[in-house]
Amino acid sequence: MRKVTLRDIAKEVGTSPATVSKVLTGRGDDLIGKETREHVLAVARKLGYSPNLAARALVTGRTHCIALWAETLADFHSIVANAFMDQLRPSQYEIVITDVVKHPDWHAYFQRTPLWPVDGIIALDSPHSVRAYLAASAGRNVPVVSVGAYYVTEMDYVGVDLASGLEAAVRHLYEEGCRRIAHLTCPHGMRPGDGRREAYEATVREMGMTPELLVAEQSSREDGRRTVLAAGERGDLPDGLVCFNDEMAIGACKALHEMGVAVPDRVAVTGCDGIPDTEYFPTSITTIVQPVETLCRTAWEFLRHRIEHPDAPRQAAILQPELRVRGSSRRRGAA
Amino acid sequence: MRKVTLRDIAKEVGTSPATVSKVLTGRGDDLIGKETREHVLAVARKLGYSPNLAARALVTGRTHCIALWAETLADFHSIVANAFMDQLRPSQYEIVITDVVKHPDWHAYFQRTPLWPVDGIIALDSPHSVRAYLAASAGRNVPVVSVGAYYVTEMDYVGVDLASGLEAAVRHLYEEGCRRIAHLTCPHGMRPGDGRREAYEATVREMGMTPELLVAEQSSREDGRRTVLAAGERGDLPDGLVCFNDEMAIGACKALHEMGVAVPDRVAVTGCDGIPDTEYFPTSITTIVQPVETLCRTAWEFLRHRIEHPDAPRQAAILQPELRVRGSSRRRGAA
DNA sequence: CTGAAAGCGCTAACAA
DNA sequence: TTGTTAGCGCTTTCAG
Repeated sequence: MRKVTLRDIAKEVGTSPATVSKVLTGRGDDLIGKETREHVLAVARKLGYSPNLAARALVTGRTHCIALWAETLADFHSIVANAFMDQLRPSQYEIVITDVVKHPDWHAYFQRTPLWPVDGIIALDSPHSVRAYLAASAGRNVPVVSVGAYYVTEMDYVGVDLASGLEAAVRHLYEEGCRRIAHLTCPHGMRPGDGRREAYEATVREMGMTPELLVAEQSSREDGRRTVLAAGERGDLPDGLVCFNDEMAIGACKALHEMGVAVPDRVAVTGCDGIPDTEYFPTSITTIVQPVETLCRTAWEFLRHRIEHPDAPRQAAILQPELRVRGSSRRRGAA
Repeated sequence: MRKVTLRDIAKEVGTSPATVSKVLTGRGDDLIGKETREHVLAVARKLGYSPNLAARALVTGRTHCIALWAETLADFHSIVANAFMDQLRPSQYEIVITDVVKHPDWHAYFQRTPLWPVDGIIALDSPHSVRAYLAASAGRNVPVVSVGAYYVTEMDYVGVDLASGLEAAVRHLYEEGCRRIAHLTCPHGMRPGDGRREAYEATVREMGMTPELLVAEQSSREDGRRTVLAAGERGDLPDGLVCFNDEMAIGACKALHEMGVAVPDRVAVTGCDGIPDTEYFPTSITTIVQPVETLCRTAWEFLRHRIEHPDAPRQAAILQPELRVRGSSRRRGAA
């Protein structure tokens, strides 16, 4: 049972493939006879025809696929991926998810592994891949929108200004009475130029305190938990803890709970990203909520526009996150 | 700056496209002269060549794309998607994520929307889409592996026997002293034939108790929370709560905490799926852990095999989940 | 309004 | 060892 092609339909209808194509793509709604059109449509349905998109892509140069690049789909990124799917659903585009960075030798990645041809790329928190791609793809022409807390400004981008969120978190903890505010982070956050850590350090200094970094091995819950446990065992806990992300904040809260340390009274905690988990803990966790829906909507608008107007001027947006104060840092007032 | 093609390379090297193709696909490693080969390789690199996969797919009939079908990428499904990506990473395949079911008129979906051509499909908890697809694609030939708690047995499948997990959960709660064990579920779980609910009912009856269903509007945390709050306000709480999934269990715990009801002493709670969140609550949540890694590995093995051997006999596996007892249901012994 | 012809970029026989 | 030819399934001028 071979796949049904345009030619099969044409043969059965007694017309040419060209005509069938025009009918089926709708490009001939006003220049193909009503009778022929309906006949074609009927036969197409009867035969269960569906077009070979690879063939179509070959001639049109459009695949109607959009790639979402991310390092992983875990945690916060899965939320973004979901929102992105919501954005694309009404469109004619499909989503190809590619995990770029994790590839062991991603420097050579784009030269070796031929990625699936897409009409556009949304690169989520993966500036390195984007740069590598740009360098490797001099001749290619696929538009990229760089998106997230880590973005690239050499192209269209939708950034999230987490630095301002971190600053707000530090100020908030200060107002709640914290006088020794530490930052629980990971090697990633320690890299030079990391907006979160730098904003933390700057704000803390500005307020007359000394930056204090707790650096875990990675940024998972377990890493956060272990690092805070270790600090507790050293008898060296701060009274405020601004975390790199929600995962680490959750781990930190777990550790504090295990040690019998009161949250927020002894140690106040804030997370970052706004994953739903933070809301559902018995002591809900204060966090910096990323504007995911706006992010995805804007990115998709930019990308759409860029696909249609390759030479349009650069599109850029910086989105502000929102500090959502909850139980893990609120010392006065209602629970 | 046009895209570089095989012909460009051939021209520059002074050979034919066929030869270049052979070199670049490695299909000529032993039948192309070393000199030519190296020359081709050098020029390809210099020109920044990367193949047009649509063209290749058109002639080979292989796209090297695998589709992951899911209703959503939220919660548990994002974990599976991640594991699936881990499986495919070493392979040459890319992942196309398609959210099939949510499409408003998915009955007609497969006839209208031409899905991207893939070499195989992994359908996660989406039996309806699979059936619709099979019905609509009589002539097509793309292998599908049905996967998850809701699977289809007319094809290759890797199922997870959540029913046995639910049974274990009920027995466990009974052993912990619960004598009025309710099931917190959603309309989805109420559909006839739903393994979880049926296993719950059967086990409860078998143990001499009466099934008691708390049906929320959907299966989210908030739905779980609201439903349990309502039950509490009616003064009608059971002493054991077996939940449809972890999301609802988390919501339930939240509600109980808000009402000042002790977990597990007054109400013991179990979830289902094994999402990491359950572990990190101050009172960690007992759950039925799905064997995600095995699931993905097996599914990928099946699919690979099917792609290479379309006529191989049906491949099928039923995986057992594991009840992981934690704080939310353990009344005796250590925390 | 419809069909013939050309070709998208690549691979796979088959010849040379 | 290499080149020639044909064609994957589709769209797109351009004639009719």
